[in-house]
Amino acid sequence: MPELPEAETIARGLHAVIAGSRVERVRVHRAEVVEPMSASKFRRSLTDRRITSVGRRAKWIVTSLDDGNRWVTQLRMTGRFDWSTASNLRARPHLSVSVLIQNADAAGVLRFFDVRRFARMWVLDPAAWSALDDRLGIEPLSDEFTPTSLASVLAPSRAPVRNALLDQTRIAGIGNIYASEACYLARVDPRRPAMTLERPEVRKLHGAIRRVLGEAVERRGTSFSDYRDLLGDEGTFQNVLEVYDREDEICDRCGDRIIRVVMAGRSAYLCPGCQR
DNA sequence: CCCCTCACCTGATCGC
DNA sequence: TGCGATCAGGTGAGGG
Repeated sequence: MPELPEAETIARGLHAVIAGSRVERVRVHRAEVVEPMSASKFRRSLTDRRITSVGRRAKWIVTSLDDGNRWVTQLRMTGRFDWSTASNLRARPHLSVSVLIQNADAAGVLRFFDVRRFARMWVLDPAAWSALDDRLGIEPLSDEFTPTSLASVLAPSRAPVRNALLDQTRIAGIGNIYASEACYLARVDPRRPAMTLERPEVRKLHGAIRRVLGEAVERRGTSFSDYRDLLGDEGTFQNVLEVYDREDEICDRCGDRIIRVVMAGRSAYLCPGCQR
């Protein structure tokens, strides 16, 4: 489900409610979510730890613990956190993990649900975290992401631009929605081999990626189906999508009809009238 | 090495 | 109403 903006929204929400708190109790309801860790090791690693901060890397939620380890979560398609301070929680299906959090004033329960069971959650020591971090590409909202750095990851690739943008080892955090939206904004046909983009096109694509992701963060993500934030609220970027999930609708820019094409087994959307 | 396809799961939706 | 096919925000393994 979530790409960078959704993960960022969740991470910020988590930071606001659990940073500085202590983990009182951990329950693993579905052991597969922590594999290949054992449920008991996961519980031991987290219980009694103080949470120093919550952030994001690529599409991962990264929670730093007071012993130097990191509690990391990959939401995949349908992973979802839910925060509640209510004393009696309503039971819901697909519960994977629940964590009782205690801070100075109050306690709350952080629950993690995952319908499709693709999500993963681990506690990693610094070496394991570093190995994971190293595999991931550049953060597109960081200062290091420039037209030049984008050019350097696209230039060696024969793959279509859209597929290159989805490759997390090149650029971290772009998923299916924002790959289509960024190509549209840059007027670039997503089927073009990445290496064929001219320098001005790379510059436009760089700007488009920044703008699309930045606005999506401001709008707290895209909820076209499952995605909700920590408190169950929807994002609003679905209201301003230009091409994604808009097959046969009219392009706002040129009036042509938006098409859906399948690339690397997944839908991509574009306007054949104004993307070249 | 690069890139694509498939598998992993459940649930919603659509056409017949 | 039921039933099968298709699709969904991700990504790692395996193979051409």
